[in-house]
Amino acid sequence: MQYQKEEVKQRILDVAFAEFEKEGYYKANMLRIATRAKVPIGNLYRYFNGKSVLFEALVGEAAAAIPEFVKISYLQNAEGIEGARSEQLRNGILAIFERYGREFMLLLDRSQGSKFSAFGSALRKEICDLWKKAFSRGEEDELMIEILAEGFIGGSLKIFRLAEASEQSELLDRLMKFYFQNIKNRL
Amino acid sequence: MQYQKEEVKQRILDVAFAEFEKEGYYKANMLRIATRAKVPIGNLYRYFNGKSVLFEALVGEAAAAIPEFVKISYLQNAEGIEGARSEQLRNGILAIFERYGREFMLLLDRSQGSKFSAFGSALRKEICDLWKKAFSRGEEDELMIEILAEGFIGGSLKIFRLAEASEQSELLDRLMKFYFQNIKNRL
Amino acid sequence: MQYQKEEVKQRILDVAFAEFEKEGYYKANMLRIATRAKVPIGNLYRYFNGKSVLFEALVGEAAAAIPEFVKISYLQNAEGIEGARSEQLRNGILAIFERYGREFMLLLDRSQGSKFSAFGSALRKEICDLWKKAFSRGEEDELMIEILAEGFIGGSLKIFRLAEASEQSELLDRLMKFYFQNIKNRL
Amino acid sequence: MQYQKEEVKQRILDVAFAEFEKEGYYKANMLRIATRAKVPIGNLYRYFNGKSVLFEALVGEAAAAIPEFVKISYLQNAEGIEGARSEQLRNGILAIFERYGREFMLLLDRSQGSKFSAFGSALRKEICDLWKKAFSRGEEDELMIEILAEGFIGGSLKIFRLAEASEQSELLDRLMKFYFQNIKNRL
DNA sequence: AATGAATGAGCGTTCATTCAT
DNA sequence: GATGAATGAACGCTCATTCAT
Repeated sequence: MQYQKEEVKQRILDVAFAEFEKEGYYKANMLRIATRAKVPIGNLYRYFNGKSVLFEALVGEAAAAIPEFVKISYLQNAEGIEGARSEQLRNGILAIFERYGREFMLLLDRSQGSKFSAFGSALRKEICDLWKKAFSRGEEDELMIEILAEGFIGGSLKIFRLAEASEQSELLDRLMKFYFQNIKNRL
Repeated sequence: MQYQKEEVKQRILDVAFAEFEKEGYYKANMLRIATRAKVPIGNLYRYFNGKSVLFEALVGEAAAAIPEFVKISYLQNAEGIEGARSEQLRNGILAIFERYGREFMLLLDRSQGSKFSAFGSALRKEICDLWKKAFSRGEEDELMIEILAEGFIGGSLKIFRLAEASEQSELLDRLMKFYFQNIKNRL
Repeated sequence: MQYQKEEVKQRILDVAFAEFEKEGYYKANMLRIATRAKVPIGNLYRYFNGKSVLFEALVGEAAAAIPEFVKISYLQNAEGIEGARSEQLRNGILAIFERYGREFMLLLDRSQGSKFSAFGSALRKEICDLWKKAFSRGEEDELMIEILAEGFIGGSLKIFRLAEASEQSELLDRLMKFYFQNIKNRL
Repeated sequence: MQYQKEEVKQRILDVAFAEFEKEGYYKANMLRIATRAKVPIGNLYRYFNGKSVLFEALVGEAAAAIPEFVKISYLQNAEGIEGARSEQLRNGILAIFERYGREFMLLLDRSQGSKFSAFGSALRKEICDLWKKAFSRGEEDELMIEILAEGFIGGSLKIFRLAEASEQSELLDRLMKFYFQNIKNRL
């Protein structure tokens, strides 16, 4: 039946999410996922064609969307992240958390061994480049910018991990203020 | 016998280090380590009683020492990280990088599946607590402090990953200045 | 009901034929057959109780009939295949090709793993025995007869595989002439 | 120990040969081979890296050598297979049987599903072409030549399957005489 | 009767660890 | 003690067949 199919699929996805979160891609075990989802192993493979497919089903959309969000959030701020425009960045980050928060964590921390294993470093690099465009006054700044960008990224993620959705907006504002206020003179 | 034994042991450790760095704990392969170290696999097990033991031999000391370093570096700065005392923190961090840099990276990035997989989060938590002691004026600050601590940690690690040993000291100073200068008012 | 059932059954048989021809018995896939025949897999099993049953439905009649054809074609030629009677053999072979050509190929080349896997060797043996009855002048001839019979069989099948239906008759005549003309003196 | 290694390897090869002969490539079962060779499955894989590798170990040399033998055996007979030169062909065929007889059968009859599955048809085609070069007087002959070549190949193989090594030479001579004597007029 | 989701035995393969020599 | 062959549990995955709806 159709309704049952959807129910089973969702059960698999839920269980798989937990399994990947707990074990990481490599150690995640298809038979364990199947058992916990109360699905025979063969049936699991009817829903998702393999371990990598299952992981991609959980994470693929986020992996495609997040870099887009990032680009957009920064793009219109090239002139300057300080001031009113910075709320665009904040909203971009919030949107990512809201829509893809859990998937984001999977991509960053649990994707070793999957085809998404480079997602984190690629994203960090991209964000770094955007920071450089916005703040760098010359090569001697670049190292420091990379370092601070890393810190900003880490801080943002921590906000997601730590704070209630209702607090995230304010905390992000404070984080941005902390990093961006008069940043050029504080490099 | 003793001489050669030490030489062999060292060869195993070197090769194992490279293997764990490249593949991570889970994917690292004992037979490959033995082969590359030119040690029969049976012999490898006489030197190190298993995969986890071998990993611990590489990383155990660092895992015990690093939190100590951290504690000491911060402890005497409880009164205030700003000013002259901050060099104690900088030197502590530098000492960790110098002595345990590679092992630190193994612990943070490649320990998934080993019993050290929680090392990173535990350390972060500890550092957080130290920051709180140093900077918190009340519960309403604590969240923000955790977030900034995370950023500071990320930035520090980036310095180790990115910069030459000769530049690390200066970059750490700049990083600390960036984070600590007037921090209480910037939370 | 009866009408549609027959139509469905035929669709299954057609698709299965192609599948077995392409993949061989062992690799043939029941779900693929069902899908291509636009029949739910459960329904496929109501028409044919299993893979072996489906294969038998395609091939069983041919497997029973072909040895009969062979026996009859040769029987009345026991006195001598040369001369006018040989056309009986030719017509027998042609009749097999016409009625069971495709099934014959399935039985000979694609039946590995099925209960018909020995069909080819059994048929060869049978034909051999008929040749012996027809041509053997003593035990010293028998080996050579078996060998030539094998060649004749291979040639006949090649004719079916290679030539248009319209050419088969003439080619078979030439083949028979090649093998049978003065055969006893040429052994 | 070294001697034991060779012994085990040979045991595996022997058992595997029998398994592939009995079941064909697809149905052959690695665990069954291991069990019958009294080798744990993991150890079997230390000797042969996979099913295809095991099959290739049995059959690879033959697959490379046989086409060479065939080419050489026919090459110097291009002027005419009748007469004294035909012994070159006979000796070539005998050499294949002696050295690669069993492997040849595996390649022809049991290789479905392996990368050698096309060996038989490729070889047949090659032999056909050599026959055409030697005997064809025009396009109208070619079909018949293909058919007779098939018969000759089948007969040759039957000699290997049926006859003692000591008889093969004489039977091949008789076979060749049967096929080649005055062949052009008998097409 | 029709549907296709469910079932699970079985396959090829890997690898940490043990043990016979 | 040194060696590397032996061991077998476990994994990802397939597919003929059954069964609930």
